[in-house]
Amino acid sequence: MTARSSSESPGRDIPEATIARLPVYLRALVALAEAGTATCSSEELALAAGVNSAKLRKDLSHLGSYGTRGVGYDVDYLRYQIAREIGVTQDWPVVIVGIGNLGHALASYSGFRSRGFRVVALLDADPARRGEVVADIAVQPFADLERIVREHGVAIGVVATPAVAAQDVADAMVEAGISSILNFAPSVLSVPDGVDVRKVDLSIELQILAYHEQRKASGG
Amino acid sequence: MTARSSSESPGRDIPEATIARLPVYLRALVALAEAGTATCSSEELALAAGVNSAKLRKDLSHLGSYGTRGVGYDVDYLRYQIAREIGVTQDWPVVIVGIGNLGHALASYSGFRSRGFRVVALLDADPARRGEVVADIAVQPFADLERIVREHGVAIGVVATPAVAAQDVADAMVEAGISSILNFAPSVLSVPDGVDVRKVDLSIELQILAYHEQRKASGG
DNA sequence: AGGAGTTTGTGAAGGGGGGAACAAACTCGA
DNA sequence: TCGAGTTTGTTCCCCCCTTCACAAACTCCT
Repeated sequence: MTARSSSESPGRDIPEATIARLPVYLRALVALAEAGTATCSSEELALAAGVNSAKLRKDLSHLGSYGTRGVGYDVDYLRYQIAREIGVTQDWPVVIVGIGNLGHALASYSGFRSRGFRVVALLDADPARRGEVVADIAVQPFADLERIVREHGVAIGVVATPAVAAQDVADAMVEAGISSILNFAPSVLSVPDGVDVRKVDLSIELQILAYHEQRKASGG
Repeated sequence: MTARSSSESPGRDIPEATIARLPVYLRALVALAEAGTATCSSEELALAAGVNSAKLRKDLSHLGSYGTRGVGYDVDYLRYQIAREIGVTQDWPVVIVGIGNLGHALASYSGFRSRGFRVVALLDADPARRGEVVADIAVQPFADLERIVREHGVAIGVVATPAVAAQDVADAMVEAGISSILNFAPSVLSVPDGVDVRKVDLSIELQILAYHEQRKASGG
């Protein structure tokens, strides 16, 4: 609330486009570290991340000056700084609602665990699924959402239900105290201010590809 | 190649940002049509699609003048026009490579079929999966990719393999004639010019949410 | 026929992001 | 210590996109 010196920390307002790329850089740095690389230039890291090196340097400059001119970036150090900036130096508890085909896949996805997230509960409204165990986690009734959120301090919820149920699930999540939602259902969620929603729509991605494909075919 | 009159068709160069929203509008229009709505204003449609109404009107204006001032848009007509523009008035054959947890979910996802895509083959390099049937489709060996692409005229491929295999799969897809790839593997694909790649990375989406969540918690 | 009300399509302004280019800063070798 | 080579951090410029605001065009009612 109080005005802060803008130079206190270099990146008090990191552009959204930069934030979306930080996880990509982090992934590339992990790969470099595992390959035994101790230092890398912006050119190398940019290549591994699939971006322009000038863009990479500008992105990193928003976090601070973590490189050394004439040398490059220390892989482990930069990796830690980015992880800290994103907030994945410690695990975030996550709940997944809707244990259909997609919910199963998400629950079993090892990438969450290794990148700072821990699935603490699987919920489904269908009583027939109760007791089913997926990836060592038992499916619990949707009605237990609020208790689980409270007990585990969950802030992030994943919606993997059919479209018709998605808004109700989101409402219940917000009510329970969740303030970030990742939505896989093909529907637009409306949530109060202060709640973030990101959507992943599989068929939309394909449709975008189809548009360009159609253009190619017709000699455009 | 030959120069065309720019007024022949209003939108010979539709902005990328607009293209990414057209599928959202299409989905909203389908929902409106199913609800029995014959006509809608830009305001209504924008609400259903979760965007600003001015943005919606500008987006649609790139396709042509399909609305009527003082009235609004004819739902069925606009729906057809958008579907035609995207290129989903007829089905696109699609192959999915990598039938793990995610591949299973994608193969079973009914949204593809209902939105202009038809999964014609499931491929996996693991011989143990051969013959397995998912969503009425038998899993075939990865080596059959080129034959299948040729026989079905496949232009779009989905990569649902682990990260280490993704680049090899993409290379084989390009070699087989595929020119649009949807990549679910957490890795950067390099492909020749003329091939489109879109990526969906589940953990990146969560990390972006985590960043904002961290900011909320620390009173930023 | 004409005016009031409604809604589309578009022009203009402002903000954000991408990329080239360069100065600052570091290493290395003599 | 000094110069050559390397690489970062930053500035500048341009383009795309978003949003506001309004004229054009349509309907409906009198």
